[in-house]
Amino acid sequence: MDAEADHLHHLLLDLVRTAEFALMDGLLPGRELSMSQLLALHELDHRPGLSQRELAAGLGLEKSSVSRMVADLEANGLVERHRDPDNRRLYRLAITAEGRRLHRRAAEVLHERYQRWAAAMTPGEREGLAAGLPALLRVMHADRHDHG
Amino acid sequence: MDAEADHLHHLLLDLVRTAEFALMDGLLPGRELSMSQLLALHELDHRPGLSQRELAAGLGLEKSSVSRMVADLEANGLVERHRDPDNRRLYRLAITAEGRRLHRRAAEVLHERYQRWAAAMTPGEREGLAAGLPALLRVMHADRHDHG
DNA sequence: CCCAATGGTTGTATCGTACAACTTTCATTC
DNA sequence: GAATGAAAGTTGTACGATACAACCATTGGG
Repeated sequence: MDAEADHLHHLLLDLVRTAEFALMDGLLPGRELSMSQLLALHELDHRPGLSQRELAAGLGLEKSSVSRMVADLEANGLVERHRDPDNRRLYRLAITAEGRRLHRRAAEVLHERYQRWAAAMTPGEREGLAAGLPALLRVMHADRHDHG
Repeated sequence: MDAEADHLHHLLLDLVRTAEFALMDGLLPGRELSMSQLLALHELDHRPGLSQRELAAGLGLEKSSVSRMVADLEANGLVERHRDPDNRRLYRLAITAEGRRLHRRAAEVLHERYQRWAAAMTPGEREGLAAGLPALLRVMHADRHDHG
């Protein structure tokens, strides 16, 4: 079980490092987008009208980080910020057409990538991953809410 | 399939962010270790006598980054560096007893954590993950060697 | 009206990393 | 055996992503 723990240890750490490269590397050639920025676009594509505070909560980032990140996205024409007329303290964030186009492109590239990976797996592995990966995320999220 | 691509997109990005927190957060209280440092300890625990260049290759880091990181580990008594007598250009890196102890502790904490997660999954999800996760890593690594 | 709370911004610091230039050591070749 | 070039490592410097703290602007309740 010592060996088992060690193997797991390796697997999980390796996952984080490798996955980050595998996903972000060469995604969207010509556009430099950080992972957080991509996640922000994803969030805003799904839930338009978020405030920066809400976005920060969704991304697990500090509001000051989000402030700068969103300013950058806005400067690049990917999101828009409009003060809420009913409460001029906060912004209502919206993804632009350009931002949506970019987000869609990223999703497609990732999809192609995943299909390339899936082709190198056995059907059992593919199915296992399809069941196990969402489950892992589910429990990690739950755990984070309970503890940390 | 657009929805499918979008879902996948979300899943994979979420994985990287969430996993990093889930793994590193609160691991080894009292000791501040970065993920790369932990991976270095893991590597050196398994393959003692690595040079910094080899370690850099294993971690996917630049040699200058490894130079500083290993110097830091050495200053904290977790690894030792001895010039190879047969080739005094390179170091032979070795994990210390303290480093090994720490590495083992990290593995144990991760193992406990994983068991907590596993307890919140169905048997099918657990088995799926056990088959799918190593497969995913395998193909991502292979892909990285093939392409960029 | 004032005051506390809320949303956002700005100043500053840190960490992990890369790249480029450099030093030391070694190997090859003439 | 001296010169040249490659290899391992170090150091200077820069950058990106982040956090924290202090601040400004707006709001709503006593």
